[in-house]
Amino acid sequence: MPSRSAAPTVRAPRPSADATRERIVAAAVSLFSELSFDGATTRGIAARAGVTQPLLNYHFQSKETLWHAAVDSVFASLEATLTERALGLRGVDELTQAKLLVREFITFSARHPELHRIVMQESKADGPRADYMVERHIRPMYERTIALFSVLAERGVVPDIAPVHLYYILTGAGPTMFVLAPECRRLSGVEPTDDAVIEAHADAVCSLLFGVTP
Amino acid sequence: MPSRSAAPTVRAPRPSADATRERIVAAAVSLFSELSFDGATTRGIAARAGVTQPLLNYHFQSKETLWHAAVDSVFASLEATLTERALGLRGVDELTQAKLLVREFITFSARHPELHRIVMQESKADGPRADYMVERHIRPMYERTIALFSVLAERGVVPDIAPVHLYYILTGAGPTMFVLAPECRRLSGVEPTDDAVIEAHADAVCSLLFGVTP
DNA sequence: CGCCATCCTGATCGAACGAACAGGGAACGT
DNA sequence: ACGTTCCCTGTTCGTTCGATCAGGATGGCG
Repeated sequence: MPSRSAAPTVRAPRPSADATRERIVAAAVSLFSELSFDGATTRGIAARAGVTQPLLNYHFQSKETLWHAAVDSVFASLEATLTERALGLRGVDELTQAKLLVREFITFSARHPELHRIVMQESKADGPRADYMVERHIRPMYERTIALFSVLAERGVVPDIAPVHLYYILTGAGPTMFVLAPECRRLSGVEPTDDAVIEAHADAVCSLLFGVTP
Repeated sequence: MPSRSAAPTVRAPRPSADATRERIVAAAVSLFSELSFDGATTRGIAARAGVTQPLLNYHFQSKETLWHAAVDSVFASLEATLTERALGLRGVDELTQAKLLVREFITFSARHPELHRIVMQESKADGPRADYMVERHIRPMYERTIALFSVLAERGVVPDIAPVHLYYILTGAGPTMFVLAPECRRLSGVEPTDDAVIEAHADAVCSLLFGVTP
């Protein structure tokens, strides 16, 4: 029978803590995506967030835990964007749905290249971080993408290509220009953050995948 | 006036040194591509090469120099493969040339995913390593690719898409499945090193880019 | 044969890393 | 008003990194 005094009083967290937590996560997303997990240092992340380094271990158990929070953050943003778009497209035919969802995906990848930068870094080798990211975030999106492509393939509105290949063509052709934005700028002078460039790229990918520009 | 004894006698290097140098470079390619520049350690590279760690600093000035050697090695392999293929296609019409070069490029990316893994890591941020890789290796291939696409676009055999977009669609759609091979295996069960899978992917990309399977 | 450049190793350096610790100041509950 | 909890910082620990150094073994050349 526990006495009342033995139970430690749990006090509500202060709102300022959430704000700094978010600043740290944003800095972590930025640096993890640019420098990879090993290249980004906790001191560098703390500096970009404007806090001291030990604060990272106060809010997050370890560098690994902070990485999880950063990955959860960027994927939550993508999932929110896509599900919101999908909800607005209920009742529309699947081909139009697919076209607009692909455009939304490409636009998101252009505005948030950090996501695919992190995916590219971690998914090329097995490991605990790849485990977490694939099972928690990538697989659900993969399953939904495959399902949509399968429906479209049955109706013949998409070329007769196995969905796995279509998936990697889409996730390769769509974001790469923006993942490699610094290289693109230097090679071609094209600025991948320009709205016109983003739209042109979405047009290009859609015209190849679906035959015509929507 | 230098005396004869003051000039250090230069002796021919032994062939065994070249062999170990190559083993080190091969190990470096392997680890740099898997773990990125910061994630790969000189001790790890030495271990995979079967030598001791200080030997890396004997054969290469620094970790950075070893990275240059590794990058030069993988790009030399790609350039040799593509130029050999191009030489065998002299006199063939440009469309067939493009189709077969794209297939060769995809096959190479599947058999040597290390190249695009390294490119993806370094080209997402500016820096001395990105400088080196872009100016020394990527830009020449980019120029040639753009030139070929421009010719094809004039003849109307390729969709009316700005060459920059076609370039990043090709370099994204082609190699991504093999760059992310571990993820692909886990997600779909498909083995990206299978010849049949490689061929299917090349078919898919070619059919989207050129309309029909060659 | 004997010298010496070449090839390689064991030991070790300073620097930078992630993490832990002790403590201080601000804010909330009583 | 007081005490406890929360939020944050300065300092430091042990480890691991890339790089250096002294020295041993090997093999070609005079």
